[in-house]
Amino acid sequence: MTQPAPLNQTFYKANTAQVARNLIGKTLVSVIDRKLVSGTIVETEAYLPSNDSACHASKHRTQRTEVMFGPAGFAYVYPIHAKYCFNIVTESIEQGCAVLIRALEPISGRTTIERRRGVQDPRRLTTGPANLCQSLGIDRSTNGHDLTLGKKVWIEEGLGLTESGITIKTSRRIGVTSAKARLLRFYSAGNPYVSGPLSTRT
DNA sequence: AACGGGATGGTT
DNA sequence: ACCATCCCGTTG
Repeated sequence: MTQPAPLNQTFYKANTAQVARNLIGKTLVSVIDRKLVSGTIVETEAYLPSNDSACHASKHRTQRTEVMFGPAGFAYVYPIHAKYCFNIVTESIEQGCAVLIRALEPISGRTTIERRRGVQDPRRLTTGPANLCQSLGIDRSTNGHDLTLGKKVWIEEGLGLTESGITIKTSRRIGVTSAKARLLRFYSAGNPYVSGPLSTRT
């Protein structure tokens, strides 16, 4: 049994849609405020470096999107509607693209998760990009964090055999209306922790 | 300084 | 379908 190691920069420095697909089944881990919380990634979305009007970096390079133009493997955390969303920068430097993590299946830290969220309903714990950020203790202070270090927040290989039977499906991205409809959302079909209407989870 | 719109999420 | 909430980018 080898020790789980954080995914390295090579993993992230690749085609964004491919990275988004490859992240399904991996384990997202946070150690914040002395509490370890982890979960299996079951839903992601790709935001591409070009021809993607829904990508925050598509228009201009602004203060908010600064880290998106940095190297792959760094966290891009942005605020929205008084909440936060967690992304990982992908591809080469200066490209301006990332993968959004939209849902987790909890592994460790259930007590911490329930306390941070203030609810117990399993579907409200780590389902949805802002909910999972709150569960993991991720806020704007995580923006720009190097995920390859294995400190505070990182991603490692998944549970192996447990995940070997999953089917990955695609759909339009949730909440994206401006951009042309494209299949840039990836999810583990039928997993109860995937967000969205039932028709977009099966 | 003012304004409008979100990669949200929970309620009606 | 509605809206609470607030940050950010744009405009004046």
